[in-house]
Amino acid sequence: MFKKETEYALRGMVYIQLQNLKERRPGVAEIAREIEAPYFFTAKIFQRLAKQGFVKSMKGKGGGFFIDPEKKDLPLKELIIAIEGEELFIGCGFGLKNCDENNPCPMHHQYGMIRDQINQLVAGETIQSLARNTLSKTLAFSRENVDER
Amino acid sequence: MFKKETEYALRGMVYIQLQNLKERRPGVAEIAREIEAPYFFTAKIFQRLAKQGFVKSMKGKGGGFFIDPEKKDLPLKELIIAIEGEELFIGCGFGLKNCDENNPCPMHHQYGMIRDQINQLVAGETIQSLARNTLSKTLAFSRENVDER
DNA sequence: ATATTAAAAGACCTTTTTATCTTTTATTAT
DNA sequence: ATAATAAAAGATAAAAAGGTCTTTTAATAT
Ligand code: FES
Ligand code: FES
Repeated sequence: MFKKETEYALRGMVYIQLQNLKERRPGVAEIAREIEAPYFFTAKIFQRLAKQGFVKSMKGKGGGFFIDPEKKDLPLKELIIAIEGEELFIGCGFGLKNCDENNPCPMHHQYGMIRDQINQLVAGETIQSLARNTLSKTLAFSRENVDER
Repeated sequence: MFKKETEYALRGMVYIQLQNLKERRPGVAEIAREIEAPYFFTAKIFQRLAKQGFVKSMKGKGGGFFIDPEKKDLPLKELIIAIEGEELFIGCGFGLKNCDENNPCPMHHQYGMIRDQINQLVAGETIQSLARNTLSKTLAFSRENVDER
């Protein structure tokens, strides 16, 4: 579905968000290790995401990546479009130059429904919501927090 | 969503099916022109599909491609898997090595629903059903949109 | 038979994606 | 200050996707 770069970015951003919640700023080495992505490729990806403002970074000792806590939740869609464009969210499944309601391809109806659902997922979910999701699952198994839910 | 090769194959197969219904056997030149795909790339793709048995061909004067009318409808899924594998139909949207119900990624639930719908589309629709679809409505086929020419 | 037609085969090329490595710059702890 | 640390920058490269071209083989019309 997504490019490798997008997958690494998604996993890495969620990992950074999770660590930030623990008052930690993971570096490239840690991120790459945890999301099981190649070190240098991960470095390059987050370098770009930093330049684009999706993540902040600090150099030097104790440095690493963090997500601006002031900023509101980041929808997956914004991140994905920045990496691989919006073709997946607007394009025709049959490969026509553009999906046109008035000139539909033979799978327009069914594919349109799938595309709508994809749009709903990436517009509705955010890096933060995925992090919270991960956290709640973890909490369900953790010994410290058996009581609530 | 799909690779270019898959898109060309889908469009080409539907075009062949449509022409076969008119008792015609289109050649590579005609197919490539009609689906607006590069000639030699189209040639290579259908050469491979012929070898794999998805389409039959005749060399020489009056030759071209045709779909065995004896064979039952060909589900898109079979064709797509032959070209680009089944990752799209079984893989994890977050990029985990495999989608595991017991070890779900943070988008497992929502992505799973999308993947299910994709599977439903490609298992339910066939080259023949898309061709019939094109015939019944006045659907777009070429990559051009009629109103913009 | 021969000329013509059209697919098969396979070598070749270009671009994009994925990945690696080295050097430079910024930050911090000491 | 200086040593240690970690990201930024940018060059390089392997692999996959996308595309092109030439030669060979098969079929048919004449
Ligand atoms: S025209 Fe193909 S999906 Fe809309
Ligand atoms: S584990 Fe990611 S989609 Fe199922």
